Amino acid sequence: MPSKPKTAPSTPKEKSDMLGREQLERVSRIFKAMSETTRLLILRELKDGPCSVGQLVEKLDTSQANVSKQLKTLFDADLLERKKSGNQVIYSIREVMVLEMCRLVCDKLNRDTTQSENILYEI
Amino acid sequence: MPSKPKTAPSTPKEKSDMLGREQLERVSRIFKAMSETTRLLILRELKDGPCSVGQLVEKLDTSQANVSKQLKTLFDADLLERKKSGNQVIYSIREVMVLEMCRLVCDKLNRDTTQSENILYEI
DNA sequence: AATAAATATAACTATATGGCCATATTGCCA
DNA sequence: TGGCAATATGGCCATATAGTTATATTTATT
Repeated sequence: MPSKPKTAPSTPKEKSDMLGREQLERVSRIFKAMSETTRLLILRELKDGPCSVGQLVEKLDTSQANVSKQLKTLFDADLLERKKSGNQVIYSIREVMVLEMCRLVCDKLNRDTTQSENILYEI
Repeated sequence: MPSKPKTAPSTPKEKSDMLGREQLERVSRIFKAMSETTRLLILRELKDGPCSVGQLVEKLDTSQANVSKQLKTLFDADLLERKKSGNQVIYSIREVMVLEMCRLVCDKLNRDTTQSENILYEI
């Protein structure tokens, strides 16, 4: 009988392990990608349509290197699409989910905001 | 004439400043709160109903101090409700939004997952 | 090929934070 | 009041990462 290796029972399949570490981290990576202000600003610009890195740099008041880095974070989280166009690289939003998430959060903050504050949350 | 201090024109209201720093950080804080695996595990437990700190510690395989700390992060992001019950403190999910966000992310990951992988993302 | 423009990467600093241990606080009960 | 149980907090360390400067890489143009 081919002994199915009894080695380590590894993860005893507790409830808190129903999603493996790796899967859990994939969820976490998406939230993390959307959790920094610079990246949120990038997403806001991309909401209006595809953008080259240079265009984003113009609008975002931070260095080109930083924009490139943050774009990579978003891209690695699978939230952006990238295509080369001659000299430049054009980024765009791949997942509508991104906008839906922003919508959920902004709606919540708008609910919590008194009218006298006169703030409209919108990414 | 009481000179309204001409100090700094402060923020020149560029497009990338339509949401003030403070508001943008409020959005960011919510995503950040949901971007760590331990806190996601806490949310998953709370999804089934309110829980005391001690109950969470039992289920979560980390220290009581850490659970308390992560609960504070979630609470400060306004995602949890807290009520004292005698000796203990009971936490529960305040914002349905939290579950909707998890749903969006999990749906996306499930779409990206081939059936052969046999994984079901679900927080 | 040489130069210039657009983007990416590397090295670094400063800061933030997850997790641990020890301790403080709070509330209950004898 | 003293003691116990549940929770919160402070100090610490190790790691992660946003942002910067400098440089490498890629592509177009002459």
